[in-house]
Amino acid sequence: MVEISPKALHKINLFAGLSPEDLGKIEAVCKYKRFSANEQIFDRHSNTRDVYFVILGKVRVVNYSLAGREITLGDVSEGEYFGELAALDGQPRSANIMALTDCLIVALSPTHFVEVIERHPKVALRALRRLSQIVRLSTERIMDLITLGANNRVHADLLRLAEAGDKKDNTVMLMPIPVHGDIASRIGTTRETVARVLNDLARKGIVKRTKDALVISDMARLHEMVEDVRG
Amino acid sequence: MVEISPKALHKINLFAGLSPEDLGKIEAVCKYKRFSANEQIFDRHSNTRDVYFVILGKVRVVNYSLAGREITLGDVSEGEYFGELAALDGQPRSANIMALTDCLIVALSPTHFVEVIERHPKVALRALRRLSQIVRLSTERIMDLITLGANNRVHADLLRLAEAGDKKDNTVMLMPIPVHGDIASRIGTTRETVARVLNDLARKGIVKRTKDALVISDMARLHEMVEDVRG
DNA sequence: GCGTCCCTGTGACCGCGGTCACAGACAGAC
DNA sequence: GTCTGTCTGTGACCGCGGTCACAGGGACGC
Repeated sequence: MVEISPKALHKINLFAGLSPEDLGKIEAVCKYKRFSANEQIFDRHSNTRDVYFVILGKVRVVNYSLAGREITLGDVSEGEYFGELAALDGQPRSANIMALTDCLIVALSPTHFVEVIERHPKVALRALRRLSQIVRLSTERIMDLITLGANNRVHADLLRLAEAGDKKDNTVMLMPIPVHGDIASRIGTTRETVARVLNDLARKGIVKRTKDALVISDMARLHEMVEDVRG
Repeated sequence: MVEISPKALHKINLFAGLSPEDLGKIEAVCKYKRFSANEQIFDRHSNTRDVYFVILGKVRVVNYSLAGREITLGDVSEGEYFGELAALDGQPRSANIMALTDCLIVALSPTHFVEVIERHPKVALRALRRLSQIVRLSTERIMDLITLGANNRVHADLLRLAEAGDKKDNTVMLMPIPVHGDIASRIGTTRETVARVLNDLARKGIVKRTKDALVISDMARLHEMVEDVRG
């Protein structure tokens, strides 16, 4: 495991631009926590209100249906944070958080979090922009769920993954190969459907599976397949 | 139509607690607008960035699928506002807004909006809480879309409507009678399905349709029908 | 009255995709 | 090596619910 940096909050985007003194003041009231991969960080409906900043590692925001099906709402990477909703509105947690990797995390109490926001308008604005982004992504997901069939949602998810991948005009390499079950859990379908769709795309020459990467060799065509339906 | 109040912003919750002078300053840089029922206020993807405050009337946030299907994302009533996303992040509009009734609206430019937020931490916090609420509702919707069948989503929507209705222990009166097509547009199904489900509930004695109200006579039972599936 | 809308109700059809049940591939542990 | 666990591939089945088509039924105008 990594040593605790004395100024871990430097890495947090939300606080960019704060003076070292201000950062120090915040850090002084934070609690450090470690989690191992696959550990549950907190559960939906639980009554904690702290905001968590991810210093090292990566966590996943998930919810479960009664049937036990896991639905991925999003991932939170180094430098980002989660848990603001409960801190801001005092309601119970709206989702479960699980550590994807070993994690180093600092927790800030809701009162201190609100205090920071009140004192630093730029922080408030950054928080507002982040929530705006989440709202935009959520409504896009809602639209996709309502208007697209399962296979088109796989296409759409591939395009989103491609945004983060290694682009080269019309081809993108996704590395490591995305796990079918993960895709399924994001878009609300089954891993079987994802497998069928990917093989379909492979047969059409749009994607190719190599030893350690999924290569989308015809981004344009993939784009069309979604646009044709979604508008 | 109603006369323009010289202090229309009093009605806006976001600004509650601001001094009359502050309110006056904001009002001074606002533009008043009127819209008639069914008029389009702005469209998705358009490049305006103003925040709109609803002084009188009610508007609906909608998106359309290529097939022309209308999806209701939410309604905005008197005293609330919409259009913050674009104002905050500078992206194009994420949805269409249509006037449900004749409306009186005041528009505030993004720069002024941000200025108000920077100057008044309480306003910033209220805006953050509102976005938090939207995020919570959105993720609940996403969960429902993925884990519930169409008829269970109708049940869930009825329960939500009941929250706003005229409660009396185990029975709630919804007035006016919700239009099937509106329900369908919120939950992503068809009016036919909604009609079938409602008649099903009527046959089971859970709801009753009277001349001018939809009466849910067995809230408890309706609750169970959703909980049994959703957890 | 009658005509025009908009809303509701219901039957028939059928295709998408979830479910189940395997089989195989690959990696890591030991 | 074997054993175990996780991921992938694919066929068969079948039910939910979207689509289409049509028949009322109010409400409102004139």
